[in-house]
Amino acid sequence: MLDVKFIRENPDIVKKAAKDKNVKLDVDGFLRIDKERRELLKEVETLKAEKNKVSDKIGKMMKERANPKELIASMKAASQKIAKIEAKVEENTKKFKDFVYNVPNLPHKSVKIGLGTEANRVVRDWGKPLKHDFEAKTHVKIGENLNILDFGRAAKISGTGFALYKGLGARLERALLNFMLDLHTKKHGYTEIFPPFLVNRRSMIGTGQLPKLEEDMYKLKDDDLFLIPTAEVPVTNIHANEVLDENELPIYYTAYTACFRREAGSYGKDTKGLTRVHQFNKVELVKFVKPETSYDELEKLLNNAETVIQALELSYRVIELCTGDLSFAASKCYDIELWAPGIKKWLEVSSCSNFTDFQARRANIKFKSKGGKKPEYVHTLNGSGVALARLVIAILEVHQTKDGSVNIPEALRPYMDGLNVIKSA
RNA sequence: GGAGAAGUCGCAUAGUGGCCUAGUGCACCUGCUUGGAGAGCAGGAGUAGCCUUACGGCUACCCAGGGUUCGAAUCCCUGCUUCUCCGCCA
Repeated sequence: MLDVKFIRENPDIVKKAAKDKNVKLDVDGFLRIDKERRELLKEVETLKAEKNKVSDKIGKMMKERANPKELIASMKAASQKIAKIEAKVEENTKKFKDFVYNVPNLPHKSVKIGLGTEANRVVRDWGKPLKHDFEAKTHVKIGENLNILDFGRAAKISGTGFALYKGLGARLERALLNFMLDLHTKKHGYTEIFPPFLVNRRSMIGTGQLPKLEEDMYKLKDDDLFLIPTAEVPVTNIHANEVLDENELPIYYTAYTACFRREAGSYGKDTKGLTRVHQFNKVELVKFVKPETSYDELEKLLNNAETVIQALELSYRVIELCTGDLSFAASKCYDIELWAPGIKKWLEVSSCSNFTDFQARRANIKFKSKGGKKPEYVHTLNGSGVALARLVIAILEVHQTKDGSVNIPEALRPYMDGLNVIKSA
Protein backbone atom coordinates (compact mmCIF):
# COMPACT_ATOMS: atom_id res chain seq x y z
CA MET A 1 0.00 0.00 0.00
CA LEU A 2 0.99 3.58 -0.42
CA ASP A 3 1.44 6.17 2.28
CA VAL A 4 -1.96 7.73 2.88
CA LYS A 5 -0.37 11.16 3.19
CA PHE A 6 1.20 10.63 -0.21
CA ILE A 7 -2.17 9.78 -1.76
CA ARG A 8 -3.75 12.83 -0.14
CA GLU A 9 -1.04 15.17 -1.36
CA ASN A 10 -0.45 13.64 -4.80
CA PRO A 11 -3.80 12.44 -6.12
CA ASP A 12 -2.76 13.08 -9.71
CA ILE A 13 0.30 10.83 -9.48
CA VAL A 14 -1.83 8.05 -7.99
CA LYS A 15 -4.49 8.49 -10.69
CA LYS A 16 -1.88 8.30 -13.43
CA ALA A 17 -0.20 5.22 -11.94
CA ALA A 18 -3.54 3.42 -11.69
CA LYS A 19 -4.38 4.34 -15.26
CA ASP A 20 -0.99 3.16 -16.52
CA LYS A 21 -1.51 -0.11 -14.66
CA ASN A 22 -5.04 -0.54 -16.01
CA VAL A 23 -6.53 -0.37 -12.53
CA LYS A 24 -9.84 1.38 -11.91
CA LEU A 25 -9.56 3.65 -8.90
CA ASP A 26 -11.87 6.34 -7.55
CA VAL A 27 -9.28 8.67 -6.08
CA ASP A 28 -11.66 11.61 -5.76
CA GLY A 29 -14.10 9.42 -3.88
CA PHE A 30 -11.30 8.50 -1.53
CA LEU A 31 -10.40 12.13 -0.90
CA ARG A 32 -14.00 12.73 0.22
CA ILE A 33 -13.88 9.72 2.55
CA ASP A 34 -10.55 10.88 3.88
CA LYS A 35 -11.88 14.36 4.60
CA GLU A 36 -14.94 12.97 6.32
CA ARG A 37 -12.69 10.69 8.32
CA ARG A 38 -10.62 13.50 9.69
CA GLU A 39 -13.68 15.50 10.65
CA LEU A 40 -15.17 12.53 12.49
CA LEU A 41 -11.91 11.80 14.28
CA LYS A 42 -11.61 15.38 15.41
CA GLU A 43 -15.13 15.31 16.79
CA VAL A 44 -14.87 11.98 18.57
CA GLU A 45 -11.43 12.65 20.00
CA THR A 46 -12.54 15.93 21.50
CA LEU A 47 -15.43 14.16 23.19
CA LYS A 48 -13.15 11.42 24.45
CA ALA A 49 -10.75 13.95 25.91
CA GLU A 50 -13.67 15.49 27.79
CA LYS A 51 -14.84 12.07 28.95
CA ASN A 52 -11.40 11.19 30.27
CA LYS A 53 -11.25 14.41 32.25
CA VAL A 54 -14.68 14.01 33.81
CA SER A 55 -14.16 10.33 34.63
CA ASP A 56 -11.05 11.34 36.48
CA LYS A 57 -13.02 13.93 38.37
CA ILE A 58 -15.67 11.38 39.34
CA GLY A 59 -12.97 9.15 40.73
CA LYS A 60 -11.62 11.97 42.88
CA MET A 61 -15.06 12.95 44.13
CA MET A 62 -15.83 9.38 45.17
CA LYS A 63 -12.61 9.30 47.09
CA GLU A 64 -13.64 12.45 48.93
CA ARG A 65 -16.99 10.83 49.59
CA ALA A 66 -18.81 13.40 47.49
CA ASN A 67 -21.70 12.24 45.38
CA PRO A 68 -21.01 12.56 41.63
CA LYS A 69 -24.50 11.42 40.64
CA GLU A 70 -25.12 14.23 38.17
CA LEU A 71 -21.75 13.89 36.54
CA ILE A 72 -22.31 10.18 36.09
CA ALA A 73 -25.65 10.80 34.45
CA SER A 74 -24.20 13.35 32.03
CA MET A 75 -21.31 11.06 31.23
CA LYS A 76 -23.67 8.26 30.43
CA ALA A 77 -25.20 10.46 27.75
CA ALA A 78 -21.79 11.51 26.51
CA SER A 79 -20.67 7.90 26.19
CA GLN A 80 -23.70 7.12 24.11
CA LYS A 81 -22.94 10.03 21.84
CA ILE A 82 -19.37 8.84 21.45
CA ALA A 83 -20.59 5.35 20.57
CA LYS A 84 -22.79 6.81 17.86
CA ILE A 85 -19.97 8.73 16.24
CA GLU A 86 -17.68 5.76 16.58
CA ALA A 87 -20.10 3.67 14.57
CA LYS A 88 -19.75 6.25 11.82
CA VAL A 89 -15.97 6.16 12.17
CA GLU A 90 -16.03 2.41 11.81
CA GLU A 91 -18.08 2.59 8.64
CA ASN A 92 -15.75 5.23 7.29
CA THR A 93 -12.68 3.18 8.24
CA LYS A 94 -13.97 0.22 6.29
CA LYS A 95 -14.31 2.28 3.13
CA PHE A 96 -10.99 3.94 3.81
CA LYS A 97 -9.18 0.61 4.15
CA ASP A 98 -10.99 -0.88 1.18
CA PHE A 99 -9.56 1.85 -0.94
CA VAL A 100 -6.08 1.98 0.51
CA TYR A 101 -5.56 -1.78 0.18
CA ASN A 102 -6.64 -1.65 -3.43
CA VAL A 103 -4.29 1.09 -4.58
CA PRO A 104 -1.56 -0.44 -6.76
CA ASN A 105 2.12 0.35 -6.27
CA LEU A 106 3.54 3.14 -8.40
CA PRO A 107 5.57 1.98 -11.42
CA HIS A 108 9.21 3.09 -11.41
CA LYS A 109 9.92 5.98 -13.74
CA SER A 110 12.06 3.76 -15.99
CA VAL A 111 9.10 1.47 -16.72
CA LYS A 112 7.61 1.87 -20.17
CA ILE A 113 3.97 2.92 -20.27
CA GLY A 114 1.84 0.46 -22.19
CA LEU A 115 -1.34 -1.55 -22.12
CA GLY A 116 -0.23 -5.17 -22.17
CA THR A 117 2.27 -7.77 -23.34
CA GLU A 118 2.70 -6.18 -26.76
CA ALA A 119 4.33 -3.14 -25.15
CA ASN A 120 6.88 -5.19 -23.19
CA ARG A 121 10.52 -4.79 -24.12
CA VAL A 122 13.01 -7.59 -24.69
CA VAL A 123 16.05 -6.66 -22.63
CA ARG A 124 18.30 -9.47 -23.84
CA ASP A 125 18.42 -12.87 -25.48
CA TRP A 126 20.71 -15.60 -24.25
CA GLY A 127 21.72 -18.56 -26.35
CA LYS A 128 20.36 -19.42 -29.71
CA PRO A 129 17.00 -21.13 -29.72
CA LEU A 130 18.07 -24.66 -30.48
CA LYS A 131 17.08 -26.01 -33.87
CA HIS A 132 16.58 -29.73 -34.07
CA ASP A 133 17.21 -31.43 -37.39
CA PHE A 134 14.04 -33.44 -36.81
CA GLU A 135 10.47 -32.63 -35.88
CA ALA A 136 10.62 -31.65 -32.19
CA LYS A 137 8.12 -33.51 -30.02
CA THR A 138 6.16 -31.91 -27.20
CA HIS A 139 7.05 -32.67 -23.59
CA VAL A 140 3.72 -34.48 -23.24
CA LYS A 141 4.71 -36.95 -25.94
CA ILE A 142 8.29 -37.26 -24.73
CA GLY A 143 7.24 -37.69 -21.11
CA GLU A 144 4.66 -40.34 -21.88
CA ASN A 145 6.97 -42.24 -24.22
CA LEU A 146 9.70 -42.30 -21.58
CA ASN A 147 7.15 -43.24 -18.92
CA ILE A 148 8.19 -40.32 -16.71
CA LEU A 149 5.00 -38.23 -16.94
CA ASP A 150 1.44 -39.49 -16.60
CA PHE A 151 -1.29 -36.91 -17.10
CA GLY A 152 -4.11 -39.43 -17.42
CA ARG A 153 -3.57 -40.83 -13.97
CA ALA A 154 -2.98 -37.37 -12.49
CA ALA A 155 -6.44 -36.44 -13.77
CA LYS A 156 -7.87 -39.57 -12.23
CA ILE A 157 -6.39 -38.75 -8.84
CA SER A 158 -7.01 -35.00 -8.76
CA GLY A 159 -8.49 -33.62 -11.97
CA THR A 160 -7.25 -31.72 -14.99
CA GLY A 161 -4.35 -29.42 -14.49
CA PHE A 162 -2.34 -31.77 -12.34
CA ALA A 163 0.80 -33.72 -13.14
CA LEU A 164 2.18 -37.05 -12.02
CA TYR A 165 5.94 -37.52 -12.27
CA LYS A 166 7.24 -41.03 -12.26
CA GLY A 167 10.61 -42.78 -12.04
CA LEU A 168 13.31 -40.61 -13.59
CA GLY A 169 10.71 -37.87 -14.08
CA ALA A 170 10.24 -37.59 -10.33
CA ARG A 171 13.98 -37.89 -9.92
CA LEU A 172 14.56 -35.07 -12.41
CA GLU A 173 12.22 -32.83 -10.45
CA ARG A 174 14.09 -33.51 -7.21
CA ALA A 175 17.46 -33.05 -8.93
CA LEU A 176 16.43 -29.65 -10.25
CA LEU A 177 15.26 -28.47 -6.83
CA ASN A 178 18.47 -29.57 -5.16
CA PHE A 179 20.61 -28.10 -7.90
CA MET A 180 18.92 -24.71 -7.65
CA LEU A 181 18.95 -24.55 -3.85
CA ASP A 182 22.63 -25.48 -3.79
CA LEU A 183 23.45 -22.82 -6.36
CA HIS A 184 21.64 -20.04 -4.51
CA THR A 185 22.86 -20.97 -1.05
CA LYS A 186 26.46 -21.79 -1.95
CA LYS A 187 27.19 -19.37 -4.79
CA HIS A 188 24.73 -16.50 -4.38
CA GLY A 189 24.63 -16.03 -0.61
CA TYR A 190 21.01 -16.90 0.13
CA THR A 191 19.84 -18.53 3.36
CA GLU A 192 17.65 -21.56 2.82
CA ILE A 193 14.13 -21.48 4.25
CA PHE A 194 11.52 -24.18 4.40
CA PRO A 195 8.26 -22.41 5.26
CA PRO A 196 4.68 -23.53 5.87
CA PHE A 197 2.60 -24.07 2.72
CA LEU A 198 -0.57 -22.81 4.42
CA VAL A 199 -0.75 -19.20 5.52
CA ASN A 200 -3.28 -16.99 7.28
CA ARG A 201 -5.19 -14.08 5.80
CA ARG A 202 -2.89 -11.51 7.34
CA SER A 203 0.08 -12.87 5.45
CA MET A 204 -1.83 -12.91 2.18
CA ILE A 205 -2.72 -9.26 2.69
CA GLY A 206 0.87 -8.47 3.65
CA THR A 207 2.29 -9.46 0.29
CA GLY A 208 -0.68 -8.15 -1.68
CA GLN A 209 -2.46 -11.32 -2.90
CA LEU A 210 -5.50 -10.24 -0.90
CA PRO A 211 -7.95 -8.63 -1.07
CA LYS A 212 -7.71 -8.41 -4.87
CA LEU A 213 -7.00 -11.98 -5.91
CA GLU A 214 -8.96 -14.11 -3.44
CA GLU A 215 -10.69 -16.07 -6.19
CA ASP A 216 -7.33 -17.20 -7.58
CA MET A 217 -6.34 -18.77 -4.28
CA TYR A 218 -7.14 -22.13 -2.77
CA LYS A 219 -8.79 -21.57 0.60
CA LEU A 220 -9.56 -24.07 3.33
CA LYS A 221 -13.17 -24.56 4.23
CA ASP A 222 -12.97 -24.76 8.02
CA ASP A 223 -10.02 -22.49 8.74
CA ASP A 224 -9.10 -19.04 7.51
CA LEU A 225 -6.02 -20.43 5.78
CA PHE A 226 -4.85 -20.37 2.19
CA LEU A 227 -2.58 -22.64 0.17
CA ILE A 228 0.36 -20.53 -0.86
CA PRO A 229 0.44 -19.47 -4.51
CA THR A 230 4.17 -18.79 -4.12
CA ALA A 231 6.84 -18.95 -1.41
CA GLU A 232 6.89 -15.17 -1.58
CA VAL A 233 3.97 -15.12 0.85
CA PRO A 234 5.38 -17.07 3.81
CA VAL A 235 8.96 -15.95 3.26
CA THR A 236 8.29 -12.22 2.96
CA ASN A 237 6.07 -12.41 6.04
CA ILE A 238 8.89 -13.93 8.09
CA HIS A 239 9.71 -10.38 9.16
CA ALA A 240 6.18 -8.99 9.36
CA ASN A 241 5.77 -6.59 12.28
CA GLU A 242 9.48 -6.45 12.93
CA VAL A 243 12.02 -3.69 13.13
CA LEU A 244 15.26 -5.02 11.70
CA ASP A 245 18.66 -3.70 12.55
CA GLU A 246 20.31 -1.76 9.73
CA ASN A 247 23.35 -4.05 9.68
CA GLU A 248 21.23 -7.16 9.25
CA LEU A 249 20.40 -5.88 5.76
CA PRO A 250 20.38 -7.00 3.06
CA ILE A 251 18.68 -10.30 3.90
CA TYR A 252 18.58 -12.93 1.15
CA TYR A 253 16.30 -15.96 1.50
CA THR A 254 15.70 -18.83 -0.87
CA ALA A 255 12.96 -21.40 -0.41
CA TYR A 256 11.59 -24.41 -2.16
CA THR A 257 7.82 -24.76 -1.92
CA ALA A 258 5.01 -26.24 -3.88
CA CYS A 259 2.76 -23.51 -5.29
CA PHE A 260 -1.00 -23.78 -5.64
CA ARG A 261 -3.06 -21.78 -8.08
CA ARG A 262 -6.69 -22.12 -9.04
CA GLU A 263 -6.08 -20.49 -12.41
CA ALA A 264 -9.66 -19.30 -12.35
CA GLY A 265 -10.42 -17.35 -15.47
CA SER A 266 -7.95 -19.24 -17.62
CA TYR A 267 -10.15 -22.23 -18.38
CA GLY A 268 -9.42 -23.65 -21.78
CA LYS A 269 -5.96 -22.08 -21.91
CA ASP A 270 -2.94 -24.36 -21.99
CA THR A 271 -5.00 -27.35 -20.92
CA LYS A 272 -2.46 -29.90 -22.13
CA GLY A 273 0.72 -30.75 -20.35
CA LEU A 274 2.76 -28.87 -17.80
CA THR A 275 2.30 -25.32 -19.07
CA ARG A 276 -0.41 -24.31 -16.62
CA VAL A 277 -0.93 -26.59 -13.64
CA HIS A 278 -2.67 -26.11 -10.29
CA GLN A 279 0.32 -27.34 -8.35
CA PHE A 280 3.95 -26.85 -9.23
CA ASN A 281 7.29 -26.66 -7.49
CA LYS A 282 9.36 -23.55 -7.34
CA VAL A 283 12.53 -22.24 -5.79
CA GLU A 284 11.95 -18.64 -4.79
CA LEU A 285 14.38 -15.83 -4.03
CA VAL A 286 13.33 -13.13 -1.56
CA LYS A 287 15.25 -10.04 -0.46
CA PHE A 288 14.86 -7.41 2.23
CA VAL A 289 17.05 -4.42 1.42
CA LYS A 290 17.67 -0.76 2.13
CA PRO A 291 15.59 1.51 -0.08
CA GLU A 292 18.47 3.15 -1.92
CA THR A 293 19.81 -0.24 -3.09
CA SER A 294 16.62 -1.92 -4.25
CA TYR A 295 16.93 -1.34 -7.99
CA ASP A 296 20.52 -2.62 -8.03
CA GLU A 297 19.37 -5.59 -5.97
CA LEU A 298 16.71 -6.29 -8.59
CA GLU A 299 19.36 -6.58 -11.32
CA LYS A 300 21.38 -8.95 -9.14
CA LEU A 301 18.33 -11.03 -8.35
CA LEU A 302 17.57 -11.33 -12.05
CA ASN A 303 21.14 -12.44 -12.73
CA ASN A 304 20.89 -15.10 -10.02
CA ALA A 305 17.83 -16.54 -11.73
CA GLU A 306 19.46 -16.38 -15.16
CA THR A 307 22.45 -18.37 -13.87
CA VAL A 308 20.17 -21.35 -13.25
CA ILE A 309 19.00 -21.42 -16.83
CA GLN A 310 22.43 -20.86 -18.30
CA ALA A 311 23.75 -23.81 -16.32
CA LEU A 312 20.96 -25.96 -17.72
CA GLU A 313 21.98 -25.03 -21.26
CA LEU A 314 18.65 -23.54 -22.24
CA SER A 315 18.04 -20.41 -24.26
CA TYR A 316 15.96 -17.61 -22.85
CA ARG A 317 15.04 -13.99 -23.14
CA VAL A 318 14.56 -11.34 -20.49
CA ILE A 319 11.48 -9.15 -20.79
CA GLU A 320 10.95 -5.87 -19.01
CA LEU A 321 7.24 -5.51 -18.31
CA CYS A 322 5.41 -2.35 -19.27
CA THR A 323 3.10 -0.60 -16.78
CA GLY A 324 -0.02 -2.40 -18.00
CA ASP A 325 1.51 -5.84 -17.49
CA LEU A 326 3.02 -5.03 -14.11
CA SER A 327 1.46 -6.77 -11.12
CA PHE A 328 -0.48 -4.92 -8.44
CA ALA A 329 2.35 -4.74 -5.90
CA ALA A 330 5.36 -4.34 -8.22
CA SER A 331 7.09 -1.13 -9.23
CA LYS A 332 9.35 -2.86 -11.74
CA CYS A 333 9.50 -6.39 -13.04
CA TYR A 334 11.52 -8.60 -15.37
CA ASP A 335 10.24 -11.89 -16.70
CA ILE A 336 12.49 -14.68 -17.90
CA GLU A 337 11.06 -16.77 -20.71
CA LEU A 338 12.38 -20.06 -22.03
CA TRP A 339 11.93 -21.27 -25.56
CA ALA A 340 10.14 -24.61 -25.80
CA PRO A 341 10.66 -25.98 -29.31
CA GLY A 342 8.06 -28.77 -29.02
CA ILE A 343 5.03 -26.67 -28.16
CA LYS A 344 6.72 -23.73 -29.92
CA LYS A 345 6.15 -21.23 -27.13
CA TRP A 346 8.02 -18.87 -24.89
CA LEU A 347 7.41 -19.95 -21.28
CA GLU A 348 7.59 -17.63 -18.30
CA VAL A 349 9.68 -19.36 -15.63
CA SER A 350 10.63 -16.41 -13.51
CA SER A 351 9.26 -13.06 -12.56
CA CYS A 352 11.68 -10.81 -10.70
CA SER A 353 10.12 -7.79 -9.04
CA ASN A 354 10.95 -4.86 -6.86
CA PHE A 355 8.03 -4.02 -4.59
CA THR A 356 9.77 -1.02 -3.02
CA ASP A 357 8.10 -0.28 0.33
CA PHE A 358 4.66 -1.45 -0.84
CA GLN A 359 4.71 -4.86 0.84
CA ALA A 360 6.79 -3.58 3.75
CA ARG A 361 4.11 -1.04 4.56
CA ARG A 362 1.36 -3.67 4.41
CA ALA A 363 3.30 -6.25 6.40
CA ASN A 364 4.90 -3.58 8.63
CA ILE A 365 8.56 -4.45 8.05
CA LYS A 366 10.95 -1.71 9.10
CA PHE A 367 14.62 -1.21 9.80
CA LYS A 368 16.42 1.10 12.14
CA SER A 369 19.79 2.70 11.59
CA LYS A 370 22.37 3.36 14.28
CA GLY A 371 22.03 7.13 14.09
CA GLY A 372 18.90 6.96 16.23
CA LYS A 373 16.67 8.00 13.34
CA LYS A 374 13.10 6.80 13.11
CA PRO A 375 12.57 3.31 11.73
CA GLU A 376 12.02 3.23 7.97
CA TYR A 377 10.27 0.70 5.78
CA VAL A 378 12.56 -1.77 4.02
CA HIS A 379 12.23 -2.57 0.35
CA THR A 380 11.25 -6.12 -0.56
CA LEU A 381 12.00 -8.02 -3.76
CA ASN A 382 11.43 -11.48 -5.03
CA GLY A 383 11.84 -13.63 -8.05
CA SER A 384 11.56 -17.24 -9.05
CA GLY A 385 14.86 -18.96 -9.24
CA VAL A 386 13.15 -20.70 -11.06
CA ALA A 387 9.71 -22.31 -11.44
CA LEU A 388 9.62 -25.99 -12.27
CA ALA A 389 7.00 -27.64 -14.44
CA ARG A 390 7.72 -25.11 -17.16
CA LEU A 391 11.45 -25.58 -16.69
CA VAL A 392 10.90 -29.31 -17.14
CA ILE A 393 9.05 -28.62 -20.38
CA ALA A 394 12.07 -26.79 -21.73
CA ILE A 395 14.53 -29.41 -20.57
CA LEU A 396 12.59 -32.24 -22.20
CA GLU A 397 11.89 -30.38 -25.41
CA VAL A 398 15.29 -28.72 -25.85
CA HIS A 399 17.46 -31.67 -24.85
CA GLN A 400 15.47 -34.33 -26.69
CA THR A 401 17.21 -36.38 -29.33
CA LYS A 402 15.94 -37.96 -32.52
CA ASP A 403 15.45 -41.38 -30.95
CA GLY A 404 13.18 -39.95 -28.23
CA SER A 405 15.76 -39.83 -25.43
CA VAL A 406 16.54 -36.75 -23.37
CA ASN A 407 20.09 -35.64 -22.56
CA ILE A 408 20.75 -34.48 -19.03
CA PRO A 409 22.62 -31.15 -18.83
CA GLU A 410 26.02 -31.57 -17.28
CA ALA A 411 25.29 -29.41 -14.25
CA LEU A 412 22.46 -31.73 -13.30
CA ARG A 413 24.28 -35.05 -13.64
CA PRO A 414 25.73 -35.08 -10.11
CA TYR A 415 22.14 -34.86 -8.87
CA MET A 416 21.07 -37.79 -11.09
CA ASP A 417 23.70 -40.29 -9.97
CA GLY A 418 25.83 -39.35 -12.97
CA LEU A 419 23.10 -40.27 -15.45
CA ASN A 420 23.62 -38.39 -18.73
CA VAL A 421 20.58 -39.45 -20.69
CA ILE A 422 17.03 -40.60 -20.04
CA LYS A 423 16.68 -43.34 -22.62
CA SER A 424 13.55 -44.67 -24.17
CA ALA A 425 12.96 -48.31 -23.34
C1' G B 1 -9.31 -33.63 20.78
C1' G B 2 -9.71 -33.01 26.58
C1' A B 3 -7.96 -30.49 31.41
C1' G B 4 -5.16 -26.59 33.54
C1' A B 5 -1.77 -22.16 33.67
C1' A B 6 0.00 -17.91 31.34
C1' G B 7 0.55 -13.62 27.60
C1' U B 8 2.18 -5.89 30.59
C1' C B 9 6.97 -0.39 27.27
C1' G B 10 13.82 -3.86 23.75
C1' C B 11 14.52 -7.70 28.06
C1' A B 12 13.01 -8.91 33.21
C1' U B 13 9.25 -7.77 36.48
C1' A B 14 5.14 -4.68 39.57
C1' G B 15 0.25 -3.83 38.98
C1' U B 16 -7.04 -7.60 40.92
C1' G B 17 -12.06 -1.20 38.80
C1' G B 18 -10.53 5.63 39.55
C1' C B 19 -3.75 7.58 43.03
C1' C B 20 -1.61 3.49 35.99
C1' U B 21 -2.02 8.94 29.83
C1' A B 22 1.55 1.95 33.41
C1' G B 23 5.98 1.77 38.49
C1' U B 24 10.89 -0.55 39.14
C1' G B 25 15.60 -2.99 37.42
C1' C B 26 18.71 -3.96 33.15
C1' A B 27 19.90 -2.33 28.39
C1' C B 28 19.69 2.43 25.32
C1' C B 29 20.45 7.92 24.19
C1' U B 30 21.90 13.09 25.98
C1' G B 31 24.29 16.15 29.49
C1' C B 32 27.36 16.91 34.08
C1' U B 33 31.81 14.81 36.13
C1' U B 34 36.96 12.68 34.16
C1' G B 35 43.44 13.14 31.15
C1' G B 36 40.24 9.18 28.93
C1' A B 37 36.88 5.33 30.28
C1' G B 38 33.85 3.37 34.19
C1' A B 39 31.10 4.44 38.37
C1' G B 40 28.05 8.30 40.12
C1' C B 41 24.47 12.25 39.31
C1' A B 42 20.62 14.74 36.23
C1' G B 43 17.50 14.28 32.21
C1' G B 44 15.37 11.78 27.82
C1' A B 45 13.40 8.09 25.14
C1' G B 46 7.79 3.66 21.73
C1' U B 47 4.05 3.03 17.62
C1' A B 48 -0.05 4.94 14.87
C1' G B 49 -3.54 8.79 14.03
C1' C B 50 -5.74 13.80 14.56
C1' C B 51 -5.15 19.23 15.45
C1' U B 52 -1.30 23.24 15.06
C1' U B 53 2.78 28.04 10.63
C1' A B 54 5.39 26.68 15.02
C1' C B 55 6.11 25.61 20.32
C1' G B 56 3.08 22.00 21.58
C1' G B 57 -1.64 19.53 22.51
C1' C B 58 -5.10 15.52 22.07
C1' U B 59 -6.76 10.29 20.90
C1' A B 60 -5.67 5.15 20.63
C1' C B 61 -2.37 1.05 21.81
C1' C B 62 -0.86 -3.55 28.53
C1' C B 63 -1.69 -10.71 22.68
C1' A B 64 -6.26 -9.71 19.21
C1' G B 65 -11.53 -8.75 18.78
C1' G B 66 -16.10 -7.96 21.31
C1' G B 67 -18.84 -6.83 26.07
C1' U B 68 -20.01 -4.79 31.25
C1' U B 69 -19.15 0.27 33.54
C1' C B 70 -19.57 7.31 34.29
C1' G B 71 -14.54 4.95 34.21
C1' A B 72 -10.99 -1.42 32.33
C1' A B 73 -3.99 -3.56 32.08
C1' U B 74 -7.48 -5.10 36.06
C1' C B 75 -14.19 -7.98 35.47
C1' C B 76 -16.96 -11.15 31.45
C1' C B 77 -17.07 -13.65 26.38
C1' U B 78 -14.56 -15.36 21.85
C1' G B 79 -10.14 -16.21 19.26
C1' C B 80 -4.71 -16.63 18.83
C1' U B 81 0.00 -17.97 20.91
C1' U B 82 3.09 -20.32 24.68
C1' C B 83 3.79 -23.85 28.73
C1' U B 84 2.19 -28.43 31.71
C1' C B 85 -0.63 -32.96 31.80
C1' C B 86 -3.88 -36.65 29.25
C1' G B 87 -5.57 -38.85 24.65
C1' C B 88 -4.46 -39.77 19.39
C1' C B 89 -0.93 -40.24 16.16
C1' A B 90 3.26 -39.51 10.87
